[in-house]
Amino acid sequence: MARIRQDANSPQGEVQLSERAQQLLKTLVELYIRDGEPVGSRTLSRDSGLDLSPATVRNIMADLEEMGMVRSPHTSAGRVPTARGYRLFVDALLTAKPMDSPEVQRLQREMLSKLNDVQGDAQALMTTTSNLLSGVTHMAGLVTIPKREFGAWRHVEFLPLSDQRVLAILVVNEREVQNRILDVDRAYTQAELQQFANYLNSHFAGKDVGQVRQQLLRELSRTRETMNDMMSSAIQVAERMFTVSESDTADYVLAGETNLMEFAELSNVDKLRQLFEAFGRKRDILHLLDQCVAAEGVQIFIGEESGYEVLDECSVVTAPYRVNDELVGVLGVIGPTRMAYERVIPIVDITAKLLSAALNPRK
Amino acid sequence: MARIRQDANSPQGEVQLSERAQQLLKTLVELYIRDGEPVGSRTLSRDSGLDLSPATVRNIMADLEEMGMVRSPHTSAGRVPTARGYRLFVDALLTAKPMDSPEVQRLQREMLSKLNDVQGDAQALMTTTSNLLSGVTHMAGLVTIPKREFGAWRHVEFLPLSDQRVLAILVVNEREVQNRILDVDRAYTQAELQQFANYLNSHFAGKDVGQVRQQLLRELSRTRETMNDMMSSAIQVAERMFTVSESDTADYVLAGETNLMEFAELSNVDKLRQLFEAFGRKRDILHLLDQCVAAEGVQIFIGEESGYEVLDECSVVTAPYRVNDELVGVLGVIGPTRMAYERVIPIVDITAKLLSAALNPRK
DNA sequence: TCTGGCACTCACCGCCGGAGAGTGCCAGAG
DNA sequence: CTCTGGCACTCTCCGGCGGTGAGTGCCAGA
Repeated sequence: MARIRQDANSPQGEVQLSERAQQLLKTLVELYIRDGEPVGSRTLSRDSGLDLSPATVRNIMADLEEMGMVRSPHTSAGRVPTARGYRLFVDALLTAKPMDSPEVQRLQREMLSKLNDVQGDAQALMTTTSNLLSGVTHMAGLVTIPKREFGAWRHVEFLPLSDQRVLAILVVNEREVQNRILDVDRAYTQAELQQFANYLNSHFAGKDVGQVRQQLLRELSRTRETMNDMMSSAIQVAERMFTVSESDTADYVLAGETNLMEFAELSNVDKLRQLFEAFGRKRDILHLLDQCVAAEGVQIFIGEESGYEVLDECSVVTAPYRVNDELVGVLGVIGPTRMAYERVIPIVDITAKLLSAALNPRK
Repeated sequence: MARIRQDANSPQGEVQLSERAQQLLKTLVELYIRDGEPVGSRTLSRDSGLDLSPATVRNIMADLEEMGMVRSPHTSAGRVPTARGYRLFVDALLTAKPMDSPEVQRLQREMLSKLNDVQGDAQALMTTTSNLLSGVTHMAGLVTIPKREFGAWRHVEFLPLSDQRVLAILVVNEREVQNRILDVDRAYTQAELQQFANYLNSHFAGKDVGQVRQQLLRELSRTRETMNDMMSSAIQVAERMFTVSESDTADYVLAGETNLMEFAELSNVDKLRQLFEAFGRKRDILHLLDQCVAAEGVQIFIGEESGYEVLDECSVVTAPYRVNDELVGVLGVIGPTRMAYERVIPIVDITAKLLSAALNPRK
């Protein structure tokens, strides 16, 4: 019988954890994810591939419990992974599904075809992506709508409103229309505003909105002398258009929330209610997602790690997507901590890449 | 002891129902709505104000059961109203709360103040109203977004897209921006479109969009000879703007769905899930609401009456709201069949009136 | 250091029996 | 003919009981 060397004490975890223990934890998490039931020493000894007796397994389980990797719901009920256990599993033990597995390829094909259907309309793109994520994972899909505009400047139009307010309408990317009410320094006439719009359109049409924005900021700080009054005013008004007001908060598209209802760990109506209320409030969820825009790749929050009580029994898997090499938004899924990470992670990863591709001007 | 005359056989119900029976049904429904528990003959004899012995009550209950007004969950469990029972109660037995009760007045004040906050922005108005309905009834609030445009024509703008498509941007009511992609009969140049827009704006600015629409239809049928080519083309393009495409389906604003989670009759996670999925699908709900736009006043669907299985245990109370004396949308609440109708009905009624008032141009 | 053995602890299930609520029916009173 | 009190019956709910099965912790021996 081949015995695995024990106590290898390899330097991969913060706490020393024998190779055997890691292997057992891995099997335990896998079994628990598959069946959703506490795993006993007997099963573990049979399925771990380690050829250890249940008694030995029990000893190791006691260690793992002490380290906070697993816990037992009650005295005689086998073990269940804790958030820490999942964390170690995800970080070090996961057998990642190769990105080119048939399933992922199928997903990729499906996504490309769906995304093509709505080519150009960013909003529809996000909705479709969210639906796709939820459909393919059977959990809740999530795509943030970027605060920062991107795409090609097409046309701007200003309309004077009462007082010192102007309605600005910006067409981006051939079909997306954004509008915003600006408070300006003085009342402008229709003719003046028309002039501004003409000036801006002739200067910026076709350019990337992000770049336009930066250019506007630069122009603003430039000395007034180098340009005439009209230009200066026009730039001032246009700049207003890009300053994010507190009212237009970030937002996200959620899909398939109802999928979450069928998970046993959320069958508690009260927990469910709190979760759905959090979805409706949006604030907490957005705050969590904001943290993920910074990170490069897939980000995972397991259970209590998120810091939000409502997400106690949930995990969030996210990946940022980019437009013009700039990270502008996040997508991901929300599901029970007991989810098939090795399947979900590549799905989220590739979806983010596909969405990035679909959003980029020339792909 | 004053005895109420029996078997009055007054001609108010389709089925003959003695006054006593009606009184008992009324008390039963009231008690059940209050406590949520099956009502027994003992309680009923005590609380009906009729001075009947429990045994007599039992006889009458047997009659009511035969008529399908009540049913007993099991042999020894008192009676519960059926949809038919609620229906009779709502139609004939309800002690309506006077519209000027302090509570309704308080609501009225609260609404007026909230609605003032968002004056002008129709979308925000609907959201606020929906929230208000859900907040005040502790159920789910619902406001449809009218398909038909209304308000004052402010400004239109056309932008040529690739192929024979035009992006139309219509500003209504000083701040609402609607945009739509039109398929037109041939490719127009930027200059042509500009001309169209100028023509239309000069003709229609300030007019009611509904009227503009009708006028456009009239002009279209007029012989071409009476106007020049440009005008004719402009009108043709503008008319396209108002033809509702299948893609821009009607929509509604839902608020406080999570309130529904705490009703015992919906604690069944599976039912809950189906209900929430129906909310997300929108189609069924919209179809139901469509039927209510026609009706003048408050409309009520009780349980299975709606015809949608997911609403089996729910009632929907709606009232249409109007703009310029035209019924354009519906608002209402969704809650368990066991809801305080006498409270909810006036609330929905008055909310519809207030929203109508807030939406009308000069109020 | 690993293992088999053993006592122990729980959750789960079905069963039972009593309490309580409410019913249906019947016979008698008004 | 209607109403009422009485009575037997039904059904739910609840707590207690004991058996079963799964799994544990610990200990002594290989």
